[in-house]
Amino acid sequence: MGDEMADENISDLIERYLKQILADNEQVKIRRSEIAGLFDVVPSQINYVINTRFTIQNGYIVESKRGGGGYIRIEKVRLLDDIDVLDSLIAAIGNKLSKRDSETIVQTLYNNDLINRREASIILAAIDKDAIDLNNNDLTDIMRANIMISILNRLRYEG
Amino acid sequence: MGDEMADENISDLIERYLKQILADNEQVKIRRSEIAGLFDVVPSQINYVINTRFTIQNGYIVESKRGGGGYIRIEKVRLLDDIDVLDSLIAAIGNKLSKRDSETIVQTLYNNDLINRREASIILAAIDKDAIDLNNNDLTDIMRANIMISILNRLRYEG
DNA sequence: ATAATAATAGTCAATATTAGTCAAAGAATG
DNA sequence: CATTCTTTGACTAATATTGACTATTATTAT
Repeated sequence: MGDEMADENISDLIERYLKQILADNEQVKIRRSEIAGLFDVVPSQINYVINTRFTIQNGYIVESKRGGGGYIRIEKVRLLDDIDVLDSLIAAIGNKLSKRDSETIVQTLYNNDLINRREASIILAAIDKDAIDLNNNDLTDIMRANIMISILNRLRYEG
Repeated sequence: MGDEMADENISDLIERYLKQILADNEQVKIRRSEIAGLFDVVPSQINYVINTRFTIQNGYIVESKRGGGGYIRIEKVRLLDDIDVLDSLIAAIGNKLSKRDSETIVQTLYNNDLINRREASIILAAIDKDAIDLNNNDLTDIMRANIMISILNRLRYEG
């Protein structure tokens, strides 16, 4: 049928709808069930759209609240230019991260002017061995990796 | 539907109303049933708002009196110096720390100029639910407490 | 003074109102 | 066919709202 790219699935439509709003606004705040109703899908499909299309890699951060007056808010953030450092660090971490490697990473961040001394100190405190100790070396390394990745993802954008 | 977000829940509205008064005054003294009537909610919702949004961790102390002429007074507390803020926050954490309380603590650090916005968001990334998830809510809260205490202790001598 | 009553605020559990997770089924793609 | 992406829905989790019952203090009556 037709000419253009007429065959979008519903998730693509929802994505387009939200990004249209975000073209004019820094953020969009929705009620999940409302959007689901608008496109006649189950509410959890909104989560699917958000998880697959509004990630931090794409420059969006998402926060939400449940209960009465609950919402989902999608916010556009300005990604930094030299994000490849972060990408490669995250890729290098993988599943587990030793204390020694974590210190190397913090040093790399500092050398690349992605963090200052004080921020480095805060990060090191967050992954301190005693803080995240789990009586299990493997688990501790997994926890350290998770925390470090979460922080690295935060460093993708400014503000 | 973009930036403009009108749909807060009533508890948020009540919170905002009270904090608006507290912006100009050291304290606010209310009659519970009056505020409840103003927002058309049951009186006990005022307690809910106070218990969830005006805790000591957030820098408020609340006292009240029952009987004729009874009242609830919310007072902004001014902590003496940085070390006191950190000490009292650490003391308040104890063993476990919920996501909500952790956000309050970070807000308090920011309000007291102990951290800036960027440091706040790094800390929040470090204790993010997904990062420290352990498939066990209690364990997650313990982990969050440990990390937060480690960071607070670091801030003590980090100046 | 003491007791009864009125006028407050507090507690707690039930219910309501949202959003999140996860895995299975279905559809599209190569 | 195999694989990946989309759609669905049952179950879970978090937060807000409500109301019945309790506790405390002040006021009034005896």
